[in-house]
Amino acid sequence: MDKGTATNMFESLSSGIRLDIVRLLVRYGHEGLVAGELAETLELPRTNLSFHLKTLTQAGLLSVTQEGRYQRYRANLDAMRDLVAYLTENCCAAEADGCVLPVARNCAG
Amino acid sequence: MDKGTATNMFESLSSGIRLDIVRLLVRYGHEGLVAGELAETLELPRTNLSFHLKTLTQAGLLSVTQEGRYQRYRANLDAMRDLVAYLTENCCAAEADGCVLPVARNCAG
DNA sequence: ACAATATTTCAATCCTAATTGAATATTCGA
DNA sequence: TCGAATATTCAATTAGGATTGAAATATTGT
Repeated sequence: MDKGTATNMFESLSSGIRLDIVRLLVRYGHEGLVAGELAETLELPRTNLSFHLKTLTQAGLLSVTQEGRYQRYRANLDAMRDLVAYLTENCCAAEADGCVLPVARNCAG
Repeated sequence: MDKGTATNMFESLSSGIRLDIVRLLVRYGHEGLVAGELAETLELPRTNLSFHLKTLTQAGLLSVTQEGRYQRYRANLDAMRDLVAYLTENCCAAEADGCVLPVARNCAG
């Protein structure tokens, strides 16, 4: 992952609303949610939600597919993993210094 | 880690300059660097650097100690690990869905 | 074609971040 | 104490993100 991609993703995750969107979509996995469901769940005006969804999608953190007149959004788990890897590699590469990261578990919850 | 802390950290890492600062300081480990060394290495005006250092320190990603008239900055590796853990837990908790995160290595590399 | 639904784009406003030079502490060495 | 060095704070400007309602786009069902 290049630096620009990483900073775009970090910027996307720097908004509480967008972090909520991502966490919600991650919980829904491959099923995802359509825009209207997201707006209802998060109690956001549609235009505002649309703005944040666009930001997240452009950053690569979400994917979107059209289903008739609905837009279904899904979290991009590959991107998440890449971002975690980037953070691990670039921000924890010092001389041993007690730098032991937590081992990732499987995601059964 | 609470959501506000996480979003503050993500916002800090959303600037290319600040990401450079963090990566540089991580490489210097416990030794860290004083502000002047950072400014020279990154070729930044002192006031601008000071601004970004303050942002990073307030977000908890850096620590700073005074050494005479110098200010020595160090990356806060604990905070980095916490942020990676937050991202792993909150953004990779779906139903199995191929959600296998890379296992964190030791940081000798 | 028409009306209804779902979502985005547009335009305007507000708020906050980024950048810079000048001024202000604070510390060190002579 | 005085001058030099280090770094931050302040004030001003510029740029970009956040939010909202109205308008536009696209799809469905009749």
